Amino acid sequence: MGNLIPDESIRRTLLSRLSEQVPDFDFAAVQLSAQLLMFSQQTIHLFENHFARWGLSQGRFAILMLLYNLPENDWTPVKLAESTHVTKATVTGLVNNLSRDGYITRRQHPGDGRKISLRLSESGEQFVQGMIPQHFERISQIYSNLDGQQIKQICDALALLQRAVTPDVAREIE
Amino acid sequence: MGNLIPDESIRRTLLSRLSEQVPDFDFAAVQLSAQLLMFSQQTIHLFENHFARWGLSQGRFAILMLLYNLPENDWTPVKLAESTHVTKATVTGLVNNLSRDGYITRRQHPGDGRKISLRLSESGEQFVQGMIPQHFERISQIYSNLDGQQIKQICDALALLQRAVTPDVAREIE
DNA sequence: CCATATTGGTTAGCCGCCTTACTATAGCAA
DNA sequence: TTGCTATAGTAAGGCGGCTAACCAATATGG
Repeated sequence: MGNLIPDESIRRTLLSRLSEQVPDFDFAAVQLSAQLLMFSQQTIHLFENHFARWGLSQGRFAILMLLYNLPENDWTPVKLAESTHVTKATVTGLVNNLSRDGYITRRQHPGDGRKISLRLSESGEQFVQGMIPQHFERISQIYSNLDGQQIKQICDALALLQRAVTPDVAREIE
Repeated sequence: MGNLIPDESIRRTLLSRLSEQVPDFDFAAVQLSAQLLMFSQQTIHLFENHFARWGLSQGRFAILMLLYNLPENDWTPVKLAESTHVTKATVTGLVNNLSRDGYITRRQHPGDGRKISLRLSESGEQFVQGMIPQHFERISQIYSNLDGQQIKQICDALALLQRAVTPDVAREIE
């Protein structure tokens, strides 16, 4: 629910005060950034709420999906961390909770004593099998009001933004 | 850095496996949702990195801005929570850290023993004063590659999305 | 063959978000 | 006035991110 960005009215007052202090204040850019932040938070919340239906988070879901759909990959914590772009410490935490909940199991990796082999348990498999159709149905529903042309329009806008911002992101992260 | 969404190649394999299992799998919608999630996370990371320059988070920044620019508001934790759309417990945490860092002070509210009056300290004021111009300059810079027409295009796309999704969001949160 | 470096995984601890439960003060109504 | 209710704030504890530090096991190279 929380997005940390004040409402329109406060925001307007804030911006007008700020524009007095900052000489070359770029209204359009600042407005845009607030829009984007709010939108992004909204999107993430949407998915969080969506996943909460099944007691999942994005991270839990990602791991379950990988284990379920690509079981031939012989998943280890490090592989999961690379595939999901989080640190291995974070994976440890997610795996702890998922195994506490009985969805996955840790086994010694045959052949490399350092590695841990992760697999879905019986109940984990059933759980994923049960949720997948609902999950994708709901996802489709969320965007079902958009036709192909509109989706293209949105993708174009995202691409435009990404192109425009990317160099700065790179500089930012440096 | 982490976004929890696997790379293109894994994602493609995943989606093709899934489309076999889910009868009426809506590729476009699922692709769009992944795009949106990634984009949103990227945006939020961009701002997190931006704020990290000054040891700030979105929440810390929001509170400092409100205290600095609207001091006449006689801020209390509850007011801040309402204005920033987070819980009052979260505000307690942020305020704890901000006051530990010497940026803000808590005082008893004269006239209502339940309330706490929050103000910027001397050093907090100086700090904000120093960062504001840099902050807005950088924000402007990030989006400086976009012209007015492009910004409009993006805003239109966001609005389109918001209109399309809103009813579902409402249903989702219910 | 052994010493060193690299890799895999966990732990500990911080942050910011949440919910739930609690205390203290204020307000209101009988 | 007294006693219930509503409001303000904090505390405790969970989650999922992170970094830094650590141990164990493997790889490597002299």
